[in-house]
Amino acid sequence: MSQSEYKCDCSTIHEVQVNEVKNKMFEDELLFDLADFFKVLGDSTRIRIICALFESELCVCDIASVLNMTQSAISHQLKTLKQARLVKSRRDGKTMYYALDDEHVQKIFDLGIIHLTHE
Amino acid sequence: MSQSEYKCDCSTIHEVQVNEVKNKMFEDELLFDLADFFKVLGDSTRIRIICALFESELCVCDIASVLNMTQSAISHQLKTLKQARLVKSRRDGKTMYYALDDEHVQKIFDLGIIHLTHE
DNA sequence: TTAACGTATGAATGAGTGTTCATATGAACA
DNA sequence: TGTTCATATGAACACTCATTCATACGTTAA
Repeated sequence: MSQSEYKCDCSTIHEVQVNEVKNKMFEDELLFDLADFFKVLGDSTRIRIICALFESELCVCDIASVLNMTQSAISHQLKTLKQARLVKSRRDGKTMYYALDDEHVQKIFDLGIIHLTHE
Repeated sequence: MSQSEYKCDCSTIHEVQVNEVKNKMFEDELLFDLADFFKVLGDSTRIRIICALFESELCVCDIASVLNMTQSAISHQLKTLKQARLVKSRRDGKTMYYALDDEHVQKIFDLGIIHLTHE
């Protein structure tokens, strides 16, 4: 496959801008990671878990009760959230307590709300 | 289905917190919309389009050239981005120019980067 | 050690979605 | 009007992923 295989067949009108953008673009790897990060936030169950944890730390059963979902489903999503470093956990006997692990999460959350409610 | 069908079978240890969280939770509809919004950001093609548009407005073929993808794929994703009010478009003859439509996008983008590069 | 409890996990399934391909639309020019 | 160019769109396919179900793990108490 040549580098230009997908190049648009139209006469590229703005070669200057295109080259400038290409040079100033972030590294692909970073952008893929960024997409993966937003992908974690792009699920209503995980968003609701994050929202629930704004109030206080909760155990798995608490979260399941708040969201009216099974313990297993919550546990799976908590694993995803933890891998993205969005939540942290601590054990107390048989119980695992989950809490938010990042001060930026609330900011991102708020900016999302602002975008949605703006206009 | 009863309201408590999915209620965890464990003795809900923290009923006080659970009830408080339930009361203070955002509306489900808002949280679903928020998840949908982040879902739009949770794709590497769309993230790269947004990143490309940080520099300047671009036509569809320009973006396809920058990302080395087909015009059709880009056009589909631009539609998604437009529906989420993340980009806007203007027509000039046969050419459609796309640009960012929200000052918050860059902030959200930056917060995501901060989260990724933090530690 | 055994039983009970809270949680984690692997496999399977069904729903959602990004890209491709073919084609349609809309504007400019001969 | 007919052609060309830039873009949009619908259907289909492949792939990802959230939930479910069954079961395993880790801790506590008897």
